[in-house]
Amino acid sequence: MVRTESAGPGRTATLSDVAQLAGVSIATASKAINGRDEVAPATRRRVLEAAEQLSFTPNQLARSLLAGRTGTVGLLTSDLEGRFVIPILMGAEDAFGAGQVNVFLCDARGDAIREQHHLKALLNRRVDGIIVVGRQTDPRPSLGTLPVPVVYAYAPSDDQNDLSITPDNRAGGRLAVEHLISCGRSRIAHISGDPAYAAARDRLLGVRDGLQAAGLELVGDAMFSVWSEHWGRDAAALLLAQHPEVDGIVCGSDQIARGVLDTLRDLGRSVPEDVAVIGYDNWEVLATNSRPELTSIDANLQQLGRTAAKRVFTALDDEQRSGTEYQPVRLVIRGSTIPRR
Amino acid sequence: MVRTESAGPGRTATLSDVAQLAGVSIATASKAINGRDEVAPATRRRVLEAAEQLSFTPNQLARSLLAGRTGTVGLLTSDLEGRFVIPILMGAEDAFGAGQVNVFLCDARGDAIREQHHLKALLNRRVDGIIVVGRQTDPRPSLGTLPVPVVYAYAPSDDQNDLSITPDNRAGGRLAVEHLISCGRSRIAHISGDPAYAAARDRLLGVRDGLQAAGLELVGDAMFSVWSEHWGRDAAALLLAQHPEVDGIVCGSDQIARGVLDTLRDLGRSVPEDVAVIGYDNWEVLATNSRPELTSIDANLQQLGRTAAKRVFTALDDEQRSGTEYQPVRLVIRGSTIPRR
DNA sequence: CTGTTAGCGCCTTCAT
DNA sequence: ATGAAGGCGCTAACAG
Repeated sequence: MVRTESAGPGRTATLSDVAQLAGVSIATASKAINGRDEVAPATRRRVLEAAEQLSFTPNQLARSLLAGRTGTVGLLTSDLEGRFVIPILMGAEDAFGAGQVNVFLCDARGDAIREQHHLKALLNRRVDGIIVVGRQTDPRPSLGTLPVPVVYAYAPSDDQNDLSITPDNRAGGRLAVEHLISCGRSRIAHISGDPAYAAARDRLLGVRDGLQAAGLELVGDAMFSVWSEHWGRDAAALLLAQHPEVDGIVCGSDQIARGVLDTLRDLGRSVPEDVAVIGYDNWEVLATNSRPELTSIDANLQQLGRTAAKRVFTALDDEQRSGTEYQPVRLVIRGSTIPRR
Repeated sequence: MVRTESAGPGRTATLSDVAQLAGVSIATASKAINGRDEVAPATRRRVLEAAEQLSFTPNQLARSLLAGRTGTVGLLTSDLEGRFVIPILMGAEDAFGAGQVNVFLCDARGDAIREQHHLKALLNRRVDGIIVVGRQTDPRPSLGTLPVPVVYAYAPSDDQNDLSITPDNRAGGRLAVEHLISCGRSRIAHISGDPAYAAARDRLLGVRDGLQAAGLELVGDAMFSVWSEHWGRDAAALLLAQHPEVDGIVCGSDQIARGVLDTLRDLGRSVPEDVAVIGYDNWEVLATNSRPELTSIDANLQQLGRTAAKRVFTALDDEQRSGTEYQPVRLVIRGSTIPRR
């Protein structure tokens, strides 16, 4: 059986039940339970005992109705894999202390109509704010002006009047190349994914920044196609054929990097001794299982979630910010750039 | 700026505002908006126009308070990766038509205390039901008797009075081995993960079922260690050294299978011609990027989510079921068992 | 210190 | 066909 409370009065206890059992008025019971200090210690004890006995839990709906705030947030996403949204959810939960806030997670599956439905449902439920999570860093359509604060996470809004928080891909590209340089590499190539993605273009900009600062140039042209291991394998083969002197490769994603590692292995190049390789995203299941394990750039998604959540709740009192905020990224070093001892 | 409704009366419109603007009573406005038929057509039109003009949206909190049902469900998980919970969430959303139900997603991070906090919060918010999602198929502690229906998904409850829905791992193991046999293999080995997991043990049982039905025996002992590519690589090397005649390998996870593929490649065995390999979980990012692509067993998680959601809502009228329900799994054939043409 | 009163926004009898 | 009144469960004024 799907277990449901059987014992006791079918209905869940209300404050009125507690008050009656404790022999006080509803108002007094309320005060006792909420820790207000205008209650005699003895009375408070009686009320709390009664509440315990009836396993009373205050009805948040009623409280919210009265307070005008619900302590809920909507997370509107189209990230089918959950790769981005889960860390962001965790960050958001963190940001609101323990259990003060609950999150409605809605998956729009890339469908604008479904997104509108969900949006309407969230507003009807009077969420205190909304976080919109995209799966790419390309700007997405704004939801426009709503009666509650909205923050765009990962995918920024295309409207500069909105507040967006997105990882700093350009800084990430630069960080990657700087790391390779610090590992003594100077003949560095770049293999990335679909150039239609802002992520691909921004990371390349960062790579160029880093090279230029060191007085270096990219080996060959930046290589773009799709975000897959297959492409990583093919691209690496092509690269090695054309530029056998390459000693460092910045990859646009961990998937691509894994493909690159495979090809290097097939061609008998040792990593990191002959060629150092760095990925992007720090997707653990990929990065920690490759041979050797993959150095990568981590977008700090959980931190991003925390920031987004804070912005939602400080939206009103805060001086009203807007525009796109770039979140710092982080280098995670593993064996594909530094030899293991 | 975090955009908030600026124009109009700061407050969001209520039914009373609509009634006033339309020049009718609140009761009439309510009837008009909810499509009750005791309203004159002309009146209804006026009310709807007023509602539109004020962009009125009925406050679900108030409705829920009155109705005693909220149209919300809690999804309580400890699946940090989101690998299981996201498909289950999608299935649940599907099961409740468009936007009728919203889901609170709570991540307990494997911490019992945090789980209790979240549980309490969900009950305070008067969710209509709770789905508990685990990340392994081992039985987990029951939440006990609650005032709302609870369904355990993926990880079953350890209490047979609860209703649990979990994938049929034994059938999956059997399905895998039957597929290899149908591909003409007869010298089949099994490399799996941590034997402390019920998933590992159940899948092995299924493998033995399938072999026995065909009058075959496992090549060597079933090999257990951890759920990683590293182990898959090591185990395959060991297996091939001891039993070079092996022509089919059932792996306990896609990660292990990828490791196995790597080693087979290193040893010059071609897949699937010399050795056919099958994984488990159908984790797309792993299965579709390997060389060759990986045949795998899919647990139909989205379907599992749909079922769980239905059970939550049919819990009361339905004849009260209980116990563990095993959900069928599915074979996804790719190049690691059937040669590409 | 305790109880009474008045709502939060909505829906539902029940008169009119 | 319309409106007045009561109440869902709770909290925040006020009286007492």
